[in-house]
Amino acid sequence: MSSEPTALTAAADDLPPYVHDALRREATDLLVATGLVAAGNVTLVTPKPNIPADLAFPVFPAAKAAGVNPNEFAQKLAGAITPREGGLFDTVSAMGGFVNFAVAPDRFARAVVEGIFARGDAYGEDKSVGRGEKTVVEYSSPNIARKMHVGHLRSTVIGNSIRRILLALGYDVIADNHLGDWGTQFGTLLAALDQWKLSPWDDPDPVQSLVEIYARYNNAAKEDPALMDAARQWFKKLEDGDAWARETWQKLIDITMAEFDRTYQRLGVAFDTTHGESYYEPMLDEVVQEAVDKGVAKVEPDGAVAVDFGEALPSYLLRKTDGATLYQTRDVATCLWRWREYAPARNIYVVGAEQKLHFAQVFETVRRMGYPEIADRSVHISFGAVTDASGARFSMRKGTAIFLDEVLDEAVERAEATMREQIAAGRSEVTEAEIGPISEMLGLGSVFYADLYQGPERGIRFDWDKMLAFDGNTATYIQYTHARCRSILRKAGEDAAAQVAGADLSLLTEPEAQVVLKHLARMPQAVREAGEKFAPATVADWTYNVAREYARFYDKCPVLRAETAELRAARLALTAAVAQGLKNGLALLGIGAPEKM
RNA sequence: GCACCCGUAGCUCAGUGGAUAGAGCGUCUGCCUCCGGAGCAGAAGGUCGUGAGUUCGAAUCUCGCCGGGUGCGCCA
Repeated sequence: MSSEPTALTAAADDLPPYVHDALRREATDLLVATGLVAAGNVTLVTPKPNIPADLAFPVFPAAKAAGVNPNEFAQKLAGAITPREGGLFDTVSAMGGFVNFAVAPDRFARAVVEGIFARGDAYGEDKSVGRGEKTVVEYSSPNIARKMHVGHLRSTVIGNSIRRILLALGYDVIADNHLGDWGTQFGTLLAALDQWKLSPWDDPDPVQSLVEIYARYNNAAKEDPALMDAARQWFKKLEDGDAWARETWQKLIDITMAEFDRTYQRLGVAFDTTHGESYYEPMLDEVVQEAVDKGVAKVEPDGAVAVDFGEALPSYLLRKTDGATLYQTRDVATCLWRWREYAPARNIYVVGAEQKLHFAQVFETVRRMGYPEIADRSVHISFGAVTDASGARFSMRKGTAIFLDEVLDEAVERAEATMREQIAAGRSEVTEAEIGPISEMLGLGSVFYADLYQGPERGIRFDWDKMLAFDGNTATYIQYTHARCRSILRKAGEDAAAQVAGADLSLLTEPEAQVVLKHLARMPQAVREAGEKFAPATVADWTYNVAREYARFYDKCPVLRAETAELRAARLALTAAVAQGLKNGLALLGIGAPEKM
């Protein structure tokens, strides 16, 4: 089992195993002890909610191998098992080819809640999965001299969450922002600045000025093809090291990065390296030469250098006829550089689905160049495009793009408006001074969650009302549940922590409490699965489910007004465990958990 | 034309070999003298695009077909 604790972690923290893992081990041990089934043949499944059991063993394959009736085999197995004294399970039964294991509610409750308290903010983490293996995660990667828009949000938000999940799993993550800071687009800007003698540096919004200049030049070039030639020439000059070109290009980067850095700070998104495409520029000649020398690429009569994969994939260019390089060249260089620099266990690209072929070509190229290791370890996490209400893609040129700041500001405004309504209705504890920061947390949460709650492959049809909704499966609902938990704990009194610490957790046997506990116990599994599949949605789904089950419990079982002081303490402890779980789950998504809202 | 992705409730999506396919939104009906109603309970709503196949068992795996999207050499 991959989840086997290692000597390394055991020595590091000395914590009890996760309940989820303990249950599986206990069930497997009980089955194997019958002598009727081998450990290697035990595959356990989680029963559907309508089945009165917590873990199940489908006997069909084993029964078939033994040539016996599944139903009878299950009966025989269940009959041969006696639950361990003081173990997590207290009943084992057979039902239509399944051996069902049901937990002892009191012991289960204690194990789950104590496990959460023991780990605190680290609940859900499992450093033994990654064991410090280096993993490169490339995400966000906006273009210099452009504004970030809703399209960049997906890569940024998904990549940020993948980084956090991999860190929780003990990987040594290198988060890289692969800036678009090289290419013909800079030739275009240099040509425009040169031709029109512009100096946008001191404009009130210099990046906006650059976006406009770029559009203006491209429009003009449609009428006058000579302008396009000038743009290509300027890029060539930039590559060749022309002093003015280099100096101006650096200024473009500086003013754009000043703006991007503000945005990343607001989003709470971080990187370990910000190697733009230009970083690899000095390596390009060598990479192209190596590809040619190894017979992977061929120089064509017109001077262009192309890679031909035969039937496997469409061919593509590594060098243009004018000698300049392309995006593909730089990505091949990037992939090889990462291999030489880090030899990572994984090299992950969080980039839109429209670049699937591109990455397939890049990975296949490095494979054929003699680096199968990095090709095998590279993975493109692709996501569908964001489109407008009619299904059309947002276009910077047509002016239909929605900029990132617009989205964030609108989200925060809506959160604030709702909060003010709640305050006016006497349903919120938020004070005037707290409205600003909490609205920010809620607004950003909505925007993040809209990109994380579903699998990435599907496209997203942009819809303000849907993205910024705050009921049902939304970040707001989860944050709200967290705030309610914290509110209850505040109202429990000064000594709430002592009450929780002294609670008799075995009292949490009501069905509503048990359902909450079962969901809480699954967090480690959800995080591991999210890490394996690079799928933050798995964590989002877990977090939402915990919030929903707690809301049901909350409605049915009073905490502060529980029948007895003992029960009150136990329910307070469950509330504290839920608050901790929700906070940890949201943190993995890059979303904050407010104390009140 | 070829390749890849998607097709599950009116809408947006979970669910990748196990038991009666689940949520949210929307619609309809209930629940505030009681811990925060941004909430809770209930109802209606499904031939899992379609046709074969593999399997004790298929929304899930294989093949064909239909529909939608994306990509396929000098942009990134």
